[in-house]
Amino acid sequence: MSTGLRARKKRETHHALSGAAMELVREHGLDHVTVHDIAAAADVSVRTFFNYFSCKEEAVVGVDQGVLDDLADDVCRRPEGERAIDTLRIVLATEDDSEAMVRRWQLRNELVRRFPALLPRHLATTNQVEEALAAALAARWSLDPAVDPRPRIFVAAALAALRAGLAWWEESDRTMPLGAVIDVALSQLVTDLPRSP
Amino acid sequence: MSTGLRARKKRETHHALSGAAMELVREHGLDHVTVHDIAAAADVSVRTFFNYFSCKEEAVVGVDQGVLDDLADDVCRRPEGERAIDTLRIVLATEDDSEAMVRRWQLRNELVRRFPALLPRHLATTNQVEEALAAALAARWSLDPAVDPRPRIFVAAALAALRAGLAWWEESDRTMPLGAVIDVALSQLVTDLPRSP
DNA sequence: GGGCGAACTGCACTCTGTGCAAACTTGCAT
DNA sequence: ATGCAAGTTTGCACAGAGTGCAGTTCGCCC
Repeated sequence: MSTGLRARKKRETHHALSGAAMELVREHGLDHVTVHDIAAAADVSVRTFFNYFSCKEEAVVGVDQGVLDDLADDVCRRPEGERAIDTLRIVLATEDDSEAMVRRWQLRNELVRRFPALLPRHLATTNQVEEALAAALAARWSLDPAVDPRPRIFVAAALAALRAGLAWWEESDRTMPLGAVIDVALSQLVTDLPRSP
Repeated sequence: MSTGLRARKKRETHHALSGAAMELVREHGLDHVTVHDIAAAADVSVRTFFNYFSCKEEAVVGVDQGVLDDLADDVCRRPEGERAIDTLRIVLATEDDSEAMVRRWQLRNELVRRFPALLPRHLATTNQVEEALAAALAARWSLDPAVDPRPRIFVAAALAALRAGLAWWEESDRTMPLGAVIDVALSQLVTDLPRSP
């Protein structure tokens, strides 16, 4: 995994570009920031920007393939016999533990709320995460994802619960630890709604 | 709802534009079709195209607000005490019953598979449908969607199951009736995966 | 039939996104 | 060290995307 100078520089440029994109959009608004601005802030040419991202939105809300690979590795390293829901809970909770990660994640959510034009690309990112997790779970549980739809369904439901729980947390006083929020959200997975009163 | 000539023409133009977009993209590929081509095929100016859609992709995989309203109305008209999963099953199965609708839906799926650049906008459409259904279910069940995450989770899980089931059906010999596929997919909603063997 | 508001259109302009070829940097073997 | 191969950056040219504006057309309603 990249002890070379070349790979390190590439990661740095990627990080600088997405960081500059998020910061500039936060400060000036999505359509008052051009690709030219972002490239200038990261000190590369516009052409180089498009070597890393296919558009402005992807620089703001995209996800690096390396993160997806890490998630999949974490899932595959969980012990035999663990319940899938516990695997997800632990993997997702430990992924977002660093202070910088949490702040970056919060900023991204704020930007998606403020600028709905980011939503399509943001959902594509979410979808990539779901696919990666579903594939890893299927492999860990020795299921064929081409035939058995349950990993896909399970991950979609779990991440939907997670999204709902985290959205609630953002609007609350934010005193509850994030790990607890994840626990509560995943424990509320239901197969049906209660009858009307 | 719009017996007037003005409203009818608007719907016709919308339909002509999205139809032309789908057909042209199917035939020539996503990036060999320009907005100019689509507008010409629907016999309007390019400027008018952008009065209806914000970009090429939205013309291909977008959803009209009227369809979302119809879905919500259908949900609200279901009888008291029906299980939410049955409500979804019936509403979704009857929505797609017409021959033209099924073909349009299949063509859209084929295009998303062939042209991944359509995926972000397609997921945004799916998300709109989920939001509409979740809001309608919450209203029908007298739940507050701002507080109670269950409708959102339930709909997300159900539509994920549905997507998985329909993807399987598309790759099968397509002899099973679509209604049955929907039944099977929704009945496979699970709260966890089986332990590994 | 006449006015009002909504929709359509052309035009000008900026920004997006890509192909290409030349320059430059890194990795590696000699 | 040196030189070659592979990967990366950059400028340039160009087609297409998307928007604001002003003028025109057309359905709607009195």
